[in-house]
Amino acid sequence: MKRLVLIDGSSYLYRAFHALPPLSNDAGEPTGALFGVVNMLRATLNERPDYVAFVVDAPGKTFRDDLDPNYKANRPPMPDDLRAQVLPMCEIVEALGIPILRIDGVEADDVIGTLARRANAENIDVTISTGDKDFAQLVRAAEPDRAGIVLVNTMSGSRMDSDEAVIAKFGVRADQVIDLLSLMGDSVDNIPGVEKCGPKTAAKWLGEYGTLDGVIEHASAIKGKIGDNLRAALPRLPLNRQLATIKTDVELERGPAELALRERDADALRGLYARYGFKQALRELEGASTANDIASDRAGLRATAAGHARGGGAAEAPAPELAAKGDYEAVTTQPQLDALVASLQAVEEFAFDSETDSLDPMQANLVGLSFASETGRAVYVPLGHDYPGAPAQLDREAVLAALRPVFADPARRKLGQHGKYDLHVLRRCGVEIAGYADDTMLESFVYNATASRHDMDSLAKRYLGYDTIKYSDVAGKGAKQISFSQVAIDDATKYAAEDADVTLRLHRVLGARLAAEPALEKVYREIEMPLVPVLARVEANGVMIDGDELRKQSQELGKRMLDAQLKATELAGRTFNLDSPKQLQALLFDELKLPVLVKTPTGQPSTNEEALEAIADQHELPRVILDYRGLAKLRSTYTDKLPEMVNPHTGRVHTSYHQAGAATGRLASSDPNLQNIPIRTDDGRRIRRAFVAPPGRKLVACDYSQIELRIMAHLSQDEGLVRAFESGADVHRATAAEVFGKKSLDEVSGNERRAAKAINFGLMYGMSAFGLARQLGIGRGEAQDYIALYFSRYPGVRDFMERTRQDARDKGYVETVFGRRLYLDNIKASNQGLRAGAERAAINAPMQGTAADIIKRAMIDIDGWLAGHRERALMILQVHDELVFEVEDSFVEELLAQASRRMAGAATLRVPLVVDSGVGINWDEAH
DNA sequence: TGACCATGCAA
DNA sequence: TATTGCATGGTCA
Repeated sequence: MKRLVLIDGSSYLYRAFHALPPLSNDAGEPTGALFGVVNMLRATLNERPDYVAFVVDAPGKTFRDDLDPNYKANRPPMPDDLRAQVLPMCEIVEALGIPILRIDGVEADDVIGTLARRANAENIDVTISTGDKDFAQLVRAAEPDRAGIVLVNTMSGSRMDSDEAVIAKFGVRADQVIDLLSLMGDSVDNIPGVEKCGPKTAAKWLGEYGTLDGVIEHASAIKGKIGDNLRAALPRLPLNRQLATIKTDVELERGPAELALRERDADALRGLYARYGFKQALRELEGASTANDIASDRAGLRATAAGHARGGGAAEAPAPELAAKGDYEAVTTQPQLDALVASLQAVEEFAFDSETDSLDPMQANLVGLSFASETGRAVYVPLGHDYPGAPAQLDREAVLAALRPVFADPARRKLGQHGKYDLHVLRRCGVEIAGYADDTMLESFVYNATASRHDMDSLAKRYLGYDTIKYSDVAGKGAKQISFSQVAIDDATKYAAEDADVTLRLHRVLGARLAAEPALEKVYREIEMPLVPVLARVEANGVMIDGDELRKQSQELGKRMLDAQLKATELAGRTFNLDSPKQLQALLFDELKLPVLVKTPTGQPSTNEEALEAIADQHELPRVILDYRGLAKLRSTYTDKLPEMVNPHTGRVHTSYHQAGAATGRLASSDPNLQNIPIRTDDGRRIRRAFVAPPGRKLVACDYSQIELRIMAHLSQDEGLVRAFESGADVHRATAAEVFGKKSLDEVSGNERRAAKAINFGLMYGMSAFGLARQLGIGRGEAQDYIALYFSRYPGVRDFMERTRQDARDKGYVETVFGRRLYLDNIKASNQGLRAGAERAAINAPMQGTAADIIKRAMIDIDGWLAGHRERALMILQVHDELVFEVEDSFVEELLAQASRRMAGAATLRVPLVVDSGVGINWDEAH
């Protein structure tokens, strides 16, 4: 299939001018923008397009000026330094043999749009090279035998080649981009949009209503200030749509097929490059024309790229050197690759690391791989560096094919740092890893969960006394951060090879330390390491979400929020931001003079739920705020956000589990957190109905009943508590009967059971009489009596608590049933608050941590069994004491039996482990 | 833009 | 003066 590249010349010239330093040649002529454009053009031509055009704006009015006299009215005149570079640029473009298009009365955008559509219709693949995001409206995914339209921005390295890519960038499909731009407006072109409506808001509205017309139709339903802004902007929006639409039907003299690349004029180019001081381009010209010095040519390109990718670096001056601290080398030739593979096959273990362009392992693209098998030496294999002028790299597929047997060989031990990430990335490239044997993050976590963070930079500092190159050193940070694929290969090599090297060196230290602590070694070897591939699978499986259902709920919640808001405004007598605790505090406590009964940790009057409940009998407003808060929480955190988290490749939501997240050994979940999906209220519960099974499948949820209390019974060996669990009775009711002296469970009142439950839970968190009193809304003395009574009935529990505190003081740590250790740095602190906090943590950690160990063991066991049934059942969620599976209908019974049995058998305690389960077409039903 | 605070969701 | 987490919107430097 033929390919056409359309270059948005004006856009590049402006952007290069502003992105690059004000360089000049020996004669003092400005060259910065020129330099950027020339590099971009060379990179473009290196890809040998069949047709190409360099499109620039012509002077004069266009149809947009007629539509809106203010269009582009506030655009400043072109700076002189930039104007001076326009002519030389055109000369260079001409000399390169690229056709220049400049059509009177037609903007470059419309020329490009027209050519793109025509070429696409003629089944020519189109690449639009521009820095202007508006072109996303033209993107069209290629299909087999069907040309597509791709948008690339070589300055930022971004690429949009499908609706998914457009969604990732803008949150809307390509066909919604015009509507998005219409809502946002464009300050550069002086198009006023909806005030305060940025890309997020616009995308949200379009997600709800589909099109601009849909948004206009529902404008009255949008609440708040932003809704007013929208309504104010309504008359303007149709005009914005016309302005934002790139025309695709302009009359042109030349069609796509008449844009063939001409022979370049080497003599003219040589003169121009020399005049403007483009030494590397000049060298490339000479090198290619004589074709006898490939190596130096490549070196030249690399130096150019380094200067370019860093943006601020002087054009031809080398970038400031990153200090390479070991013998680090880039692998870019076949002989080097052969040597690497041979060396990996010759060793028993090696460290590896992957570099990518995203933190999300379910979306990241592989940019390079690094390896180290002896300390102080490492190599980096760049695979996807695609900045302008990037040197030739080995073919990605060929490299992966060569490495696949090494990764798949379980006898060759692989080491990593947070290897679960790399497992995902490589799996998505078709490389499965067997023999993932050690992970320095987990070694550190098991060795001492609280001594340091477990990222590589912290570990290197702590255990090696070594300062690593930081990611921000090579890629920048904040808004200016570039993708790793844009990092110069020399810099990338130092950074990436160091990662592998440091991983190996850390393992030498941490592996030895763990080996000296057999109990910890066991936790690491038998629980944490085997769990890595299990978690990777759970994450990759993901969960199916009914996005339409959630969007429907969002709309409904929005309506109810609006009602609450109106009522609140009425009650307050003025408008205020219901989301602002500060404004609310001023209103309630200063203006309405309601009493301050609760304060925040910083001493401010609190407006939290407890505080509002306490004053709800004195004024109607607190109740309305509480209602509003409940709705707003559900909408902002769940119903609005979850649909946005659907992975465009898989159509499912993939959380990340942090294995070294919680010091107690629990997992933590993020992006999104699927461990805090509401369940306690009816409105909240509805959200769980949007976690669904596909047709022909069911969700199965299995959860441990009272696991932490059972662990407390086991650890304390308290006869009464053990008996309660052995009898199979409702443990809170049994506790109430004991504490309140009832002869039979039937005599326990609801209130007594509630009190007993509060005591049971409170004890596990190290709660005091004060806390219990507050929880139950009773006097402190009464609470103290309950606790005393409890301890007299369950003396084993009291002894266990005291023993645990003493243990913590003596040893400085507490441990779980399986030997996981938690150090408590503050247990001997002189600060009484810190010490009390450490004591509470000491009491809680063995129970929470043992529960975490148990469910981890169950997950490993169940995953092993599921290996033979991957088509029929998937483990998809873990929520501390619960596992959720997605199961084929015909396999539900089998899975229920196996999962329950394996969970219950994951530990043998003094009391039985009981597993409850449920089945349904959604998570609510299954629970 | 980043950091912090207040708030609230889960086990 | 109740454990462990994560995400939100507001606010401020």
